[in-house]
Amino acid sequence: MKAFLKVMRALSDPNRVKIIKMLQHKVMCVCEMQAALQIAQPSVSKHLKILEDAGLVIFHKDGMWVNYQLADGSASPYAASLLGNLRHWLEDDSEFAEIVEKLSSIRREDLCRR
Amino acid sequence: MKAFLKVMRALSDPNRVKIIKMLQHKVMCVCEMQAALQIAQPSVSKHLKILEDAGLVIFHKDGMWVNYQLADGSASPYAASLLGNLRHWLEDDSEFAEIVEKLSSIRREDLCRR
DNA sequence: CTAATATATTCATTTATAGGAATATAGTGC
DNA sequence: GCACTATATTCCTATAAATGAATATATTAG
Repeated sequence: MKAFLKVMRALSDPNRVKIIKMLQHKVMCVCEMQAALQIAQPSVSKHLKILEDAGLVIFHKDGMWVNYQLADGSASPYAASLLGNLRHWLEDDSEFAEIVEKLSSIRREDLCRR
Repeated sequence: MKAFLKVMRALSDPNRVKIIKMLQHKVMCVCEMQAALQIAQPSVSKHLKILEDAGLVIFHKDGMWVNYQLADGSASPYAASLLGNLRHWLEDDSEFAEIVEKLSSIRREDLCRR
């Protein structure tokens, strides 16, 4: 029950759904998502933690960067099912189309200077 | 997007998920659900409204009674999918097993005297 | 019409959630 | 070690959601 509710709650926020839809297109670091969503960095981190706790995303550290990607669903059957559905759900939604458009122009080399 | 979020939010509350699981077993009126969930009647009505708004349940008035049942999913593809999954999901959850046990002993003839 | 019953709505209060600002942590390069 | 950068955590505030009490609506019985 708790695992199911976690997935439902995780997907009850528009910014978190946007994160899922973005990750369907590419692996992203926090600052890239921040640029796409136009919200503060700590907010992005908090959303990602909720998504991770629900078994919807995983991350791999790469030096200073933390790369997030969609989970394979092995952590939660509910997450697995919803992630599958979200591959085709909301595809024609204008809110997402806009953000996905932006994605190609959001490159971490431009955002994170080293 | 809004329709999807409505379904996710509707299924983010344990009492509402319990209502869905109960309705898998039989059509119920408000006072029967109130007895099963042991919460106040206005709370049940409010939960039902949220579920109905999400396209998860429908109701038919029968005199003084309002009979609620699961929706067929035609109002929302998201609701349709989740209702399908919830037929087998959470079946072995002890919280639900308990309530479903109670169901056979909850009869509106005993609850609503006329 | 009035009385009684099942359900819905409103209101006030509490509790949870999202957001930003400031701060902390961790990794890199010197 | 220090400075710098990417991310995480804490704290505070504002907004949303859940709950119970009281009230309103609708239907039936008389």
